[in-house]
Amino acid sequence: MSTQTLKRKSRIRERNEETILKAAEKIFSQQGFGAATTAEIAKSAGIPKANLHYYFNTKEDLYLRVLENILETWLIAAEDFTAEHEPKEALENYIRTKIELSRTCPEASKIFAKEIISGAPFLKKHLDKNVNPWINEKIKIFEGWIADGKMAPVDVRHLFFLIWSMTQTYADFNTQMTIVLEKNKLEKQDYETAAEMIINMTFSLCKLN
Amino acid sequence: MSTQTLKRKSRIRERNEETILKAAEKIFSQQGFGAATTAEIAKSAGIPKANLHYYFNTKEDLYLRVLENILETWLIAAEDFTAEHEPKEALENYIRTKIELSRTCPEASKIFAKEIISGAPFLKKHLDKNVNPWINEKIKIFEGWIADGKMAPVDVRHLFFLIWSMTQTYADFNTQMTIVLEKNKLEKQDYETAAEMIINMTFSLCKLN
DNA sequence: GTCTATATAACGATAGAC
DNA sequence: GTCTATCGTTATATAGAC
Repeated sequence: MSTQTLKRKSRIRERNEETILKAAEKIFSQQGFGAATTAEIAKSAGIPKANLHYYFNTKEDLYLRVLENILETWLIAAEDFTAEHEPKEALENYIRTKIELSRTCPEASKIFAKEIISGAPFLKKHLDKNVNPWINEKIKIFEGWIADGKMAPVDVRHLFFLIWSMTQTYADFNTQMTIVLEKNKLEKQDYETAAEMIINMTFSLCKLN
Repeated sequence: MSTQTLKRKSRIRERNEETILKAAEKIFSQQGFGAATTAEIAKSAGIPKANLHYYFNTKEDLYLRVLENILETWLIAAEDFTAEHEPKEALENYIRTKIELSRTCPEASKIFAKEIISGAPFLKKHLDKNVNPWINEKIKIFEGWIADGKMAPVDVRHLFFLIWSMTQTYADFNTQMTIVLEKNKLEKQDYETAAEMIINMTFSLCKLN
């Protein structure tokens, strides 16, 4: 392998991998790992199936790359959750960011949801190694806020379970919502209403009003 | 067809169908419709694959029967949501019932979740015909309560989206929860904590305290 | 790097002996 | 009603010409 290939992929490879990953995200979000087919992903990407296997050896490799991209996006979104903030602005900011992700990248949330519902066969190790340390760090911040009398004592882990569910449901269950709301797709106002209600409920629970 | 077979299925058929449906619920909840295989369901039920196809002609037939059973269970659980109740007891009762369903029948919730996330290919018509009339009926009850000053004016559809998400997440995402809570499975206390927090948040939003 | 053709395995479903 | 053997199809993945 030349130093060139070690330094960076060719432009063609980079562009094609991007196209395939984009198509894979769409198909995996609709079908899940097991039901998705490489033929359908290739067709959606507009390339022959053999080319897909040229860029990603196996379907599993492709799926893992898609999962990596999702987790990277989510990690960036959750960064500014530090003790320097007040709980009110930190929670409001987090909820608005999560709702915005559900609005702009529902496919990512759906892939993650299907993976977890299936028992997290690919992500179990990642959750152990990354999500648990992350949430344990956040718990310390919340405990500081609670000790300072800045918010009511709540079960922080369950608080996160509920915030995750309320924000991500606007991605995962958007099909059901469009049916109930009798519209073709959710509008920006729907996400705004959701954010306001979730923030309201969270502030009340934490006595931040 | 004899009057006997019209009246009821044979005991053998009834027992075997039950065994297969139970196994199917488990496999479909883990794999979804597309990724589940009849071979795996048959193996889980402890019968040859050919027998499964003897009792259920196609995989789709089997899946539809499983979905029917789930919807029937959920319909029964949502019955006592009438204007005769006060909003406080009606909402608390509904939330506790939904959490209890997540605790006792997580597989049912998971199958439903995967079906909706996939775009509800099998349930779209059912949601149009059944869920929409149901929720429109509930909205009238809530509007009555709001007009009577019994609760704050809230967007009832979004309120249901949030209650559904918070209660069902304790079924759908129980894998993630056991990892974060570092225990083998959720305990009754976890569901109790969840119910209390959800009821607290809902009452606050609706100003029912 | 691209693409046709194909190898190998697994899938849903059925035939037919018992 | 049960079960082995197998059909036809489709899946993942690769070989090899270009």
